[in-house]
Amino acid sequence: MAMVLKVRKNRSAPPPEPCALTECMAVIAGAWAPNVIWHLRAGPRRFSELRTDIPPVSAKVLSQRLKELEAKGVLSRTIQPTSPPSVEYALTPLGQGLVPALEAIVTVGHQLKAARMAPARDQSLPRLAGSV
Amino acid sequence: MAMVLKVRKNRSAPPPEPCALTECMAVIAGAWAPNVIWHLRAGPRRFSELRTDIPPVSAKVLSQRLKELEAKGVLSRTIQPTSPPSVEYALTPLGQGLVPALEAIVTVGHQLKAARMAPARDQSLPRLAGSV
DNA sequence: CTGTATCCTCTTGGATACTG
DNA sequence: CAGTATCCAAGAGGATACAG
Repeated sequence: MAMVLKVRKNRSAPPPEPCALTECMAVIAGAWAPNVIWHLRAGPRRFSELRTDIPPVSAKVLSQRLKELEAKGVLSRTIQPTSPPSVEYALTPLGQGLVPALEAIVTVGHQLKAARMAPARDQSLPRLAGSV
Repeated sequence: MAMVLKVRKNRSAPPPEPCALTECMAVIAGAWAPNVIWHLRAGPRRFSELRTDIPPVSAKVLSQRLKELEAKGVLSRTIQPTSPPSVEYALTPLGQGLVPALEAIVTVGHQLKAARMAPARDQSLPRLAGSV
């Protein structure tokens, strides 16, 4: 009688890289950090531009996020010596590495929206195993 | 010394899909939701298994997240009619769509870790535009 | 085993006013 | 324009005890 043990193929699923997951999630966590990175992906933006890009964000929070993202090495802050002083924020190479991940997230976002449009044919009662 | 003017090509950067971004971020936001999905990617897991997969999560929060993720259509909850009743959680097709995004995030996580190891050669003083 | 209930703390984020 | 300071509200999450 071989195979008694069952394979339970993935029952002991390996936690391959949950650490790296958390590492990145810490950067894109929160309501605004992902939006900031997203709006910087095409090129540098100024503080006030970001504010109009993402209207509902408050100045305080935007300032906080930008400071944190800079500290994490994701974006750079450059002071433009113009008459009314302006400041440009841009993704660093490290920050640009986040763009593909955000694009993947956006892709899933579309799937989620589509799924909400067609929530159809899906029993929503407690299911017993085996009931189809 | 050409290239003084630069094009400022993307000064009016388009906000293509910030909405989809937020849509997906709402699903993978928080400290535990991404980990739950990650540990389900290889196959169904039971409540207690997820607890040991992700030790620091409390029962209350794990329960809350599972309920929310189920409500969002990302995972399914199936009661196994075994002697000590057990419950299996599994990704729905919609939830499986999140896996590539999480993989992209994990990839960036590695880059971030590597970058922290070698934070070297990087001036950290306020920079004026033009100073290299 | 699979949760729920209560209580508590910390962080995120908004509103408003103010500074350089 | 580019923030900072202060105050406040809401939610996430932890600990513990308890329930089906």
